[in-house]
Amino acid sequence: MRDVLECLKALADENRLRALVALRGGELCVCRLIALLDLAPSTVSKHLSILRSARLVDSRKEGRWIYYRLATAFRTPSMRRALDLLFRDVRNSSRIVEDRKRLKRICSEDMETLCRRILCK
Amino acid sequence: MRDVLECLKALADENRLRALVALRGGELCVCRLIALLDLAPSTVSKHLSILRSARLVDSRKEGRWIYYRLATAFRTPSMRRALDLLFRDVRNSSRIVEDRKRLKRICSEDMETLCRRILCK
DNA sequence: CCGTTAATTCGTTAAATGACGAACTGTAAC
DNA sequence: GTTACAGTTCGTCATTTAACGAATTAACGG
Repeated sequence: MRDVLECLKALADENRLRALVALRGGELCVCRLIALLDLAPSTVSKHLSILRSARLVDSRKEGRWIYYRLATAFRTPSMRRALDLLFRDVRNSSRIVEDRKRLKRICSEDMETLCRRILCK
Repeated sequence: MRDVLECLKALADENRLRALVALRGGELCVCRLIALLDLAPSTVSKHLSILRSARLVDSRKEGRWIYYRLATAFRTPSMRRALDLLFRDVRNSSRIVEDRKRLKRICSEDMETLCRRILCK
């Protein structure tokens, strides 16, 4: 119950849901997620920590960068499939379609340049 | 997206989740849900209205009583199956097992008596 | 019609949440 | 070492949320 509830609370926020959907396409550096969500770095970091507490994402460090990806092992047995179903329902929503386009652009950009741009804001 | 998010927000509350799980066993009168959740009538009513806005439950009126049940048609295609999966993950949690026992007792009680007892609180 | 009763709506309050900027941490590059 | 930089943590503020009791609505029973 507690685990499921923690996951549901983590999922029940538009920006976190957007981040999760983005991560379905593979791991992403925090800076790219910041660019995608267009929020303050501290805000995105907080969202990611909530997702990680719920064990919906894993993170790994590589030098100065930290990459997040969808969790490989979820906390409850049915969570992966439930998520897949939910993702199916949102994948064609305008917001997510828009995100997909934006993310493509963001990922084509060099990460150094991207980070600099985010910082300068 | 909006629909899924509204459902997720509706699900992301322990008492609403408990109510939904209880409704899996069949429709219930509001007074029984009040007894189960052990919250003020106005609070339970609010929870139910949130669930109904999200189209997770339907309600029907019968005289002075109002019965709620799980929605027959969910707002997004995958919602029913996603819910089934989530339910599977919570069904053995201590809280839900406890609820199941309590609900059995509550349902064996006459509804008039039950309502009077709730009111006297 | 009038009181009783089941449930909802409304107004209020306390707690949780999401956003931000400032300060901190740790890594790389000089 | 010092500087620069990616990300997190912390403190603050505005908004949302969950809870309650009081007032309201709608149905039944005398």
